[in-house]
Amino acid sequence: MLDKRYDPKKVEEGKYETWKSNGYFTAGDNTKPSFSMVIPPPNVTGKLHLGHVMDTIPDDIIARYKKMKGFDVLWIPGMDHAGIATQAKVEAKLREQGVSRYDLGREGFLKEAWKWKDEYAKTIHAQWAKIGLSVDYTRERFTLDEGLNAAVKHVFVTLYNEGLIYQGERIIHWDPELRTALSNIEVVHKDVPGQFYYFKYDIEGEDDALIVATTRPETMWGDTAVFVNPKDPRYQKYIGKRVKNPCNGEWLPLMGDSYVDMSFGTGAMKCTPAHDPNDFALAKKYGFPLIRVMDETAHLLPIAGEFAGMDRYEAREKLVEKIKAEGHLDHIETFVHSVGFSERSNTVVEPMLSKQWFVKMKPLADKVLEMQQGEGKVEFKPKRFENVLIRWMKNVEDWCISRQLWWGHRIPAYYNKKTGEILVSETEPNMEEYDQDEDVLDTWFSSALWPFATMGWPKSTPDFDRYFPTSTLVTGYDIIFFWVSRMVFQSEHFTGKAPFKKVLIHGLMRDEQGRKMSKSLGNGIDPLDVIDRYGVDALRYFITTSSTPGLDMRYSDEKLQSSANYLNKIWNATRYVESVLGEDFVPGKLEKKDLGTLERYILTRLEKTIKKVTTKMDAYEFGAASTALYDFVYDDFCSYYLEMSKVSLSDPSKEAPVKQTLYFVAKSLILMIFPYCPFIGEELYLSLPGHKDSAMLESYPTYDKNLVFAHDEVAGKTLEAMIKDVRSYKSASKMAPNAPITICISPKAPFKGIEDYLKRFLFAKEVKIEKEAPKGETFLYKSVSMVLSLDQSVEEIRAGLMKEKERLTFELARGEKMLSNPNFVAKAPKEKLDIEKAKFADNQAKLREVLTRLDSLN
RNA sequence: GGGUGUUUAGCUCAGUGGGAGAGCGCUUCCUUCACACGGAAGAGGUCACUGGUUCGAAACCAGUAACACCCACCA
Repeated sequence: MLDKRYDPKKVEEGKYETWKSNGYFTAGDNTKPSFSMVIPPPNVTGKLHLGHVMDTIPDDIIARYKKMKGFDVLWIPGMDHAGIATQAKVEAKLREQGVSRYDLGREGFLKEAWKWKDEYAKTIHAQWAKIGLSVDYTRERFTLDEGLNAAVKHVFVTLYNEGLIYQGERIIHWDPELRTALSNIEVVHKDVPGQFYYFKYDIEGEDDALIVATTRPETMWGDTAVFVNPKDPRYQKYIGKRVKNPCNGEWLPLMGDSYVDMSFGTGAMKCTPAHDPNDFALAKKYGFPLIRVMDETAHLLPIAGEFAGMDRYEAREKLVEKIKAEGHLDHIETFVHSVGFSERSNTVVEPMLSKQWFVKMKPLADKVLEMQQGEGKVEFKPKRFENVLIRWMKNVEDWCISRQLWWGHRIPAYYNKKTGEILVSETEPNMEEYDQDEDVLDTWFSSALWPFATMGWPKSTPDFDRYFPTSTLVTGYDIIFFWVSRMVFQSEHFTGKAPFKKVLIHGLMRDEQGRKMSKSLGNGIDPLDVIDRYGVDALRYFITTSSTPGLDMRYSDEKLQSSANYLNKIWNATRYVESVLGEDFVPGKLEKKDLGTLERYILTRLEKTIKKVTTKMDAYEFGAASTALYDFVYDDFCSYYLEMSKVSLSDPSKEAPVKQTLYFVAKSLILMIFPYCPFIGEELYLSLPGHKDSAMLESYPTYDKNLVFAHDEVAGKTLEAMIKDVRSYKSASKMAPNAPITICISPKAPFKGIEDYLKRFLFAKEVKIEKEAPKGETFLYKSVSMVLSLDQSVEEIRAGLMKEKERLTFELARGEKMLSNPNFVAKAPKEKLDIEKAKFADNQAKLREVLTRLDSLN
């Protein structure tokens, strides 16, 4: 017997270990159709947060559902080495011990990083177990394992040989704290208040000075020219003269170029080719030298003279002071401008000239765009996110893939020690003759290969043949650019196929006030805390059911509580069923002929629910699926059938079919909730008689039209309505709920034996079934009426009937309006027309009944 | 500058061409043997606004407003 209360902690204990050790998570049954997914690999940077939970719980629900639907489900788990993020964490840890990565050297540092990885992998495993992920551990991978490394090398070398990877000197985003290059999308732009410095540049041979505005005084040593728009009447006359750089007194050419926006600042712009991408482009055009001013830590180089060695901000401040002292500062304006921050270190990135490796994106992106036009396209849910991908692919820039880090896949490029000649190769050359490139690859370079490299690619393996492409990917909209887009183009290029057929995009979890969760706000929520308070099943239920795909959701204690309450409801309903079934119950077949009206009613409702839930599950609409089940559980089962069954069971002749029905319904709903809430689902399933070893071995309930009884459904609904009407009536008339009444049903009861139910639930002294009902408070249903005898005066009865007449008249007017509209009759679908016609006829009959009764009062 | 999303009950959100829904909160009543983490009965809404399409619009289209997000630019 189950306990009186659902205790999540007790229920969760031990189940995961049992599933895992029994091999329920392991794929490989070739007799079944395959269904495959890969986990979005969490970073080995720390504990799981709600973001991972949001990625993986829908995955798990899909995996468990598909398994119960008869698929051979492969769900590959794994983790991401997360290059920059992890290296930053390991460095921070070392720093606490007073050690820098340079003290340890490459080898020593990597040893530390692997230790870190092993430690956090343990934590992540424990958390996967905690939230119940049914992943296939026999196939677990890591983005930095040998197989992935081989795949990465193969991809790099192939793209290089195809001319799609190249080395180039360009302006890139530089993180001066982590001392590495970044790709465009690793830079987060934020609007911040800043200063706009207006400096006076003396003009050669003129008394006049040119005012040039800049936000970056500290780069002025790298200036090679000053530009104005050639159409600018203010400055036209000076073009071709020289102006004096107030930072070091050097003469710079004043040039005209239409790039300059006359309305911005003073309309005069300094050109710093090595520290600004636009200036770099101008420098290329005019053949200016590229003068670097800062080193890799954003400290000034010797070119800055007395300022050399200063940090960029200190230098800015000191330089402005100096220029001001020399009388060349015009004024300073404060304004808000957009500044790029490193996604990982949150320091201001420095646009810097640097030699890096790039992926030539245009040809790869074009192929993706072409693929999305055809049959093999990736289908997004919600659809609109496909446009996010397409727009990005259309405007994509070359991808800077080299990182000046140690933790990652080292670039398979080798330089001949003598000749300097480059060799790009999957196999290592004689290292006495060669030096390997020091850099590693962007972490997303390996993540991009995840769906196929985890299956053994580039080797042709049985797993790859059977499970690739994967069926579905679940991820957040915030990493479409980072991950989804890159998987798509790499997969298209190397396998000729999209890596997954569908992508289910979810939103982000926000805090209860609707704010983004962030470290700086300290409003992050630890999933383990939530699990501790409400249980993991409530968390799983909340996360997948109280949001719409693609939209952000708010964390809500209230909703977690109500999820837990729902599970408690199912728990107690099951408990009731078991108490009814008793020890010696044996599950049997439901025999149509034995089933009473109410059994047929609840089975009909159940089958309709199964149909709806299945449709919604297949469409990955978990909110809608769960609502359908929820309504069934509360309204049809617990509030109605379960209560009615108490009456039925007092009749020994009904006992057997009622028990079979209760068992069948309870088992079905437990199996339907199971993919969402596997812990309580398993506990309840195992507490039922005649169970298998696990709910994981069961099939998902399937719609059975032999258990749909339209007529009995109507009869059951009529009884339900009768009870509700009388209760409402009593409440509205200030009668006690248990006030005794007499009920008369005419001309014919909706089903045999209805008296017992009415007596029990309405406190009726007597229920009469007669051709002609007496005068009294009247309720009308389809082909039957119910009259309460309440010792009412004629006036009261008349008032009740008048109210009903008024209502019916209104209804008839509505129907009349519709049905007499020739356009409606001609254009509305036939079903709708039939419904309205039937309703109209029904209301007419009811009105006649009311009028007859009113007549008889006189 | 370009794009996307949101706007529905006091709050948080579902719904999506055919009579406005849920959870929580609120009112009244109920410890009756599955559950007080409960039950019963209620109150509460010009579905942001303006036009249009349609027999019929909360839903489709166009526009407006507010809020949020993404991308690009910013000397």
